[in-house]
Amino acid sequence: MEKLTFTMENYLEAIYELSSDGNGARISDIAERLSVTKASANSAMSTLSEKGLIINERYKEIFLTPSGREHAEFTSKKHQVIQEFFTKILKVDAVIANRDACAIEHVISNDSIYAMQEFILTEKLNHTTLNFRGIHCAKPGCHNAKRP
Amino acid sequence: MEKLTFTMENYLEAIYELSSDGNGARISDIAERLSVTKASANSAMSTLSEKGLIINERYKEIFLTPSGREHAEFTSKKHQVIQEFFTKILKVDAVIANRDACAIEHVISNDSIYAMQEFILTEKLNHTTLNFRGIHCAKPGCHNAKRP
DNA sequence: CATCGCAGTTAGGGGAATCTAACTATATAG
DNA sequence: CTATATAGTTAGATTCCCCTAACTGCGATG
Repeated sequence: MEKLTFTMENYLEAIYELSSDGNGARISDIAERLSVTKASANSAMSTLSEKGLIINERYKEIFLTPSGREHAEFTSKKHQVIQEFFTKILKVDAVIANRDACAIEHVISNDSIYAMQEFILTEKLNHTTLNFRGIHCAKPGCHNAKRP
Repeated sequence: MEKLTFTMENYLEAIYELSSDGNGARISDIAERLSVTKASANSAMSTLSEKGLIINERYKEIFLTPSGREHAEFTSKKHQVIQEFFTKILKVDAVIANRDACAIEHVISNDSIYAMQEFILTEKLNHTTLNFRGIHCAKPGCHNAKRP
């Protein structure tokens, strides 16, 4: 997978999220989502196009290539894991968790993402087990926890 | 507190960690620690100096101002919390946790840092309580957990 | 079918951070 | 005390990403 700057990773992710099946993304929407001008978004498209991550015909909608989609999906997945970890485990506000995820997704290691994912899974299992046995779970973040 | 780029935050942190009581930091050491050239480090010093975060006399050691120290301490503290959370709670390898902390410290919200800190504290309390009662703690990361 | 508005494009410029290469200052070893 | 190594500085170029301003293409509406 091609190495990308954080900025380009963000553009790619935006295209991914703005494309619905069959339809591509539009420059204006990408620019708005990332809070940059159309000129900036447009110039970023050239970069992504050169790297073979998107198909960008003049005045047409923008489509991801398979390679671009793969990359975008990976980034998006990382975002999702961080978001879930921060809200469900750390009990951070959803809006803030989203902002943090948006930044952290570009710099965090695969190992740490994997660890977060595992942690979430284990947490869920423990809930089930403990509740089934009728025991109060004292884990931070457990809905069945005893609170003062 | 003055708003800084991530890069400048890193320089400031490096100076903080390279200064031992009474002694300042040297350009060469800063450059080496951040894996940049002396020229780059030197030019960064002008920026930090203009912002009143360091004292930088030509050919002399570099010292933090109170404001610079405050900023550096805050960044360093964030680093420390992330590092501890990733290693102790998520069980991520120390070297990787350190790399991740180095990047995340510049982008994470205060809310999330606070949540991590709280989580670590709660975790410790639960250990003590559960162990005192002679109950097996099943939390991931608990040294007394039953493992298959 | 002319035109008007919006989407997209291009040109040009600026700031941040990096580099190399060449320079100057400082300090130490003989 | 001089020679030389090491530390620090400066100049100039490059890359990345952003901006504004001005332009072009396209399509809907009268």
